[in-house]
Amino acid sequence: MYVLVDCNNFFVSCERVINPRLEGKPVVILSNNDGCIVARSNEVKKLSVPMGAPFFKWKEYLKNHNVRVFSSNYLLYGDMSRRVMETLETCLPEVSLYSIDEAFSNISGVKDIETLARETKHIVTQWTGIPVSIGVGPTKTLAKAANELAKEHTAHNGVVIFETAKAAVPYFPNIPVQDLWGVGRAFGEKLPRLSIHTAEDLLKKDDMWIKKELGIPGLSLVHELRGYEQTTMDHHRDMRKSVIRSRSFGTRVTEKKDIIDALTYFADRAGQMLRKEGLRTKIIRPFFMTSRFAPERYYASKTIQLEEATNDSRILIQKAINVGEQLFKQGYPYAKAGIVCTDIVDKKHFQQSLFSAERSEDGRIMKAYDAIKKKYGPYSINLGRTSEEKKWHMKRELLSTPERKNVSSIPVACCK
DNA sequence: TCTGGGGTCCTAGGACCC
DNA sequence: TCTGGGGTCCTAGGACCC
Repeated sequence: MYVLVDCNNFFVSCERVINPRLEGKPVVILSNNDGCIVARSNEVKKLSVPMGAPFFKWKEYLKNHNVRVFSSNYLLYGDMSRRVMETLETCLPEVSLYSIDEAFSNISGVKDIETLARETKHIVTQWTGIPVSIGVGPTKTLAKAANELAKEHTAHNGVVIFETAKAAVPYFPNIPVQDLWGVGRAFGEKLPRLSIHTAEDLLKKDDMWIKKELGIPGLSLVHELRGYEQTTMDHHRDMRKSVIRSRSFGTRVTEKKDIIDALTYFADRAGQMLRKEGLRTKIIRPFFMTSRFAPERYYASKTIQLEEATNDSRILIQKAINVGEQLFKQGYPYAKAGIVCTDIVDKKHFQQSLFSAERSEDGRIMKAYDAIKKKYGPYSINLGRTSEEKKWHMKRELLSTPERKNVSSIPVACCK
């Protein structure tokens, strides 16, 4: 039996914890670069502003409806997330994080599920100020569906429990397929064309048909809704498989030196991340590209197999710069750059080759580099040529609080 | 003018081998 | 004249998630 605890309108709720005057007001939070709308308060959802909508298209509309707009502040959300997860661990057994605002718990064996769920909801809201919804079901997908219902219908007071898979069946005619976990935009558009509109319609189809139309992930989804647990839905991961560092630019970039500068920055960031987690990468793919909405698109990338696994920023930077030098073409307005590291190995499994080019002092240099950044700030020291003025730096014009503000010093307004 | 970032998994198609 | 077929590996792209 699984519990899924999901924070309601998480980013908006975080902003409300530090500014209670936003309570009851329409609020949206924007993605990096103030590009898309990634969180909406209930008041905004009622105005039919879609999730993921480009901000510039809705700016006027939001203004006319007095919607408060904020850039995302991940330092704040990360801190609030930690508080919520720590609280959950005091309420529930075997808590596993699923995302910044969701966690599963395995409650097999618990007798009084209803009381446990209601108490958890109450305690989290009281201790952290973040409202949550709770769904319970015999599989994760059913818990997720229960959670959706809990969120949508106020009559449930934020908690829906499916004791068995059978108990969920009466709800299926009223669940649109698009609301199911695993049905995204593409399948959400395709299924209605095949006369599948609700969860009930989908469950009437046989396995062969599902597999053909939705592939293996679709089959797992349907099995889980029928109450059969699928290991593929088990999202707890032993080790990450990739590291990506990339960003859209604040403005379009046309010059080679700026592309090289950005690639240098992201390669360094990826190296920092790998070192922080004690990992190394063996395959990297630096890339830079025009906007996907540009009339003439150019996507430049190259997969590079490294001679040996590394987390040395200097090596990653050198390779990334080479790609920039080789693939840069004059005349395109570039919108984004980054680096993807795959084939990740951890310290334990890393065997240095006998003919390794890595010298013993290399690790110490990187360690010192990380230590200086930690002590004196991320801009205190840099590798390679990084221009003073970063033209491509992202836009965040609507931050609620200065990002450096220490969040743990912010009192929680909702504790009574 | 302005359309996120960081992940995972699956699939289709090409290259290559026997 | 008359084009094999199956397995594997790799990569790019597409689907999904939050």
